[in-house]
Formats: sequence, structure tokens, C-alpha cells
Amino acid sequence: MAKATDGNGTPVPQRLLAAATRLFAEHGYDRTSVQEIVEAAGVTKGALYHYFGSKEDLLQEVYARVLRLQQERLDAYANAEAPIEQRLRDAAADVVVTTIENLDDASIFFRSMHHLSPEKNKQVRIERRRYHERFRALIEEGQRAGVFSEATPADLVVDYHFGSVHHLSTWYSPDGPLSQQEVADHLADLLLRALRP
Amino acid sequence: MAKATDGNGTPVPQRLLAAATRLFAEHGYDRTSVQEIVEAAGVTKGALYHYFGSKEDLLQEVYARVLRLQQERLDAYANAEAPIEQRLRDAAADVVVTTIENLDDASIFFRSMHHLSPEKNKQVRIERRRYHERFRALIEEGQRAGVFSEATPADLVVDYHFGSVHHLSTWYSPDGPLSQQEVADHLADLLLRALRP
DNA sequence: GATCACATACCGACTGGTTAGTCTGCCGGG
DNA sequence: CCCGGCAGACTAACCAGTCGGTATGTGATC
Repeated sequence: MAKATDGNGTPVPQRLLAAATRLFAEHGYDRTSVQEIVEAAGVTKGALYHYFGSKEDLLQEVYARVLRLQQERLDAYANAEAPIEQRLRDAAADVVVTTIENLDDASIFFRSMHHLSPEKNKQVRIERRRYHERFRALIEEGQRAGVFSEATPADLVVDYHFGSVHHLSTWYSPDGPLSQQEVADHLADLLLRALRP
Repeated sequence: MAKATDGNGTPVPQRLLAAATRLFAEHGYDRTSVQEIVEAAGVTKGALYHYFGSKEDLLQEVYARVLRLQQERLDAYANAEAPIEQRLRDAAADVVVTTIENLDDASIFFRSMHHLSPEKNKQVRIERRRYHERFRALIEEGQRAGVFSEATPADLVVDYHFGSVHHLSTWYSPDGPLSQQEVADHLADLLLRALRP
């Protein structure tokens, strides 16, 4: 038999992760039983506990994936060759787009983080902090250069923007009047407008 | 014995609600057992199920209280006698202050809403929508008057601001460098600055 | 190229513990 | 004497994680 696949083509660990992501987002972490996850993935508990140490590990893996992705993208935009205004706008819009593209991950992220054990929670917070600080550095760079207002501490500006990103999973619907890109452009625009000197 | 009080002075239903609020915020709705709630309130299950139909009713009551409070305050600021810029700024800052003052309620609100049954969830959404629309009306009024930019749809501006409010429970700490009022002023300022024509 | 040893991948019944909600009954004041 | 207000034991259901077992693949040895 091929390694860890089954009738379906995709490997079992990934199928489990995908099923867990969908179910966690739909019913919440605590309301999703391990039994439901393995059924949705077409395997049994034995398979899950063969690849993952616990139900919590599954949740942490969802986080880890999202964080890696977002950090990579932020770094790419932040380190690009362009005026600071442009780099911040691109980064701010991109995080909106990728969040919308992974709305399930986003809602899990913000609703279920406190379900992680203290150590794993700490780990996630550290990664989040790195992301936050890279973003803040962009704003401070613009403030020093005089293109952004210094009326508001950069930290607060970051939280202001991420608040709106965080909030997306509450209200954004692909069936709504605005496309992903339109929402992203508007939100980035609001940020840049708020930062005008 | 006096009616519904016990050794403590405050009535049992309120004690239950207060205990539930604190515990829900601390450990999450699902992780809080009914047993823990009644112990924290100094009563037993008999008392809880005497006053509340279910654990879920307790959660809904927390929501209802917060919503009533916020709606009242918004109406007061929105209908005041002042230029639209001032009214929006006051309302935007006030919602930040009252949210910080009730951070427990806020984190419950945004983390546990999906634990409510469909009917109760619908009820809460209806109330939230009313709040959202009153706020939006303020922005549209300013846009029509020409004092706010029309570059962004008012709906989106509302979600942008509420995103940051929503997000407060994630990062705000009373021990931090900023007081409630300072945060509120900064966030309201960011909103108004973003809306400059 | 047949056999053996061992590992990987998975199955599914079982266990120990927890939980929301029920129900019977006591107790004291009006 | 009756009823609101509450106590607390009880139940029925559920659930994460375990564990012994099976099947298939892989590499070494003769």
C-alpha cells in the first residue's frame, strides 16, 4: 500500500488536518469530537493518534500553518523595494486577502486560542508577537521618515488594523457585495488615510 | 430568610450571573461546568435551575445585559446636540471605554457567541445589527454633510472600528502604559482621521 | 528467492472520568 | 399550611485517549 494515503489521493495526516480545521471552525474546538474528525477524514481514531499526539496537537498545527504563511508573506512585502507607503499598503491589504482566503483558520485562531495549554499558547503568542513587531516596524519607519503621522503610537495602530482583520471572520461573506480585493483595498486605504500627517 | 439573598447581600440570580461571567471569560463557556458556577456563587444546582432554564440561558443573559447597556449609551451620544464630528468621536470613544470596563463581557461576547443555539444566536444578531446601524447612520450623516470622506462605504468603516473594539480583549491590559481614556481617545482619533475628506 | 525480523499504518472495542440537567424533599415565612 | 427558594444525590450520555491486534511493506540473511 502507498504510504499514508488510502483510496483518496491525499495523505491521511493532511486529510485529518483539513477535516479538523473545517469542523473546529464550524462547531468550535470543544464541540468537535475526535470521532467526528476521524469520520470526516474517512479513518479511525487509531490513525489520528498514530500521527498526532493529542486533539490539542491538531489545533496547534492549524495555528502553526497559518502563522508560517502570514509571516512569510509579510516579510516579502515588508522587505520589498518600494516606498514605505507602498510597502505598508501592500502588506496591510495582503493580510486581509490571505485571511479571507482562510477564513476557517482565522475564526479558529481567534476563538480557540485559549483552548491551548499554557506552553503551546505561549509558543503561539511568541510567533504572533514577531509578526506584530515586523508590522509595527513598518509603521515606525514611515513615522520617522515623516510620511506617517506620529499622533498615535505605532503599537496601537497595529492593533487597530489587526482588529479589523480579526473581525473579518465575523462579518465577511463571499456572497456579499464586496470582493476580497475590494475589502482589502478599502481596509488598507483606511489605515493609510488614518496615518496621513 | 430574605428573598433570594443568603448570607451575602446580593440576590442569588445576580450572584450566579456574576460568577458565570467571570468564569466564562476566564475558561470559556464549554470549559466552565455548571458545578463551578454554583460553587463560585455559593449555592447549588437547585438554585441555578430554579432561576435559569439552562446553562445557555445564563450565557444569553450576559449578552442581553451588555447589548442593552451599549445601545443605551450609543443612543445618548448619537442623539446629543453637537456637530456630527463630535458626536461620532464621542460615541466611538465611549464604546471603547465601556468595553474596557467590561472586558470579561467582551471576551465572552466574541468568543462564545457561536455556542448559542440558532434561535438565541439570531436574537443576539438582531440586536447587534440595530447597534451597528445606528452607528452607521452617524457616519452616513457626516458623509452627506461633506465632513467625512465618502471613499469607503459606511458599513465597512463601522466594521473597521468595531474590529478594533472587538480586539481590545486580546491585548488591552490595565497594567499597560495607556489608560482606558487614552486608548479610547487614540482609537476614536484614528477613526476620525481616516474619515477626513 | 525464500524466509525471518521488524517497522509502519491503521483498526475498533474499551475505560475512566466528566457533565448538564432532573427530581425528590426540606425549611422557613406569610 | 402552603409555596417559593433552595439542597444535593442521581442519571444518562458523551468523550479523549488507550491498547491489543491486523495487514502490508522492507531489508537482511542464507
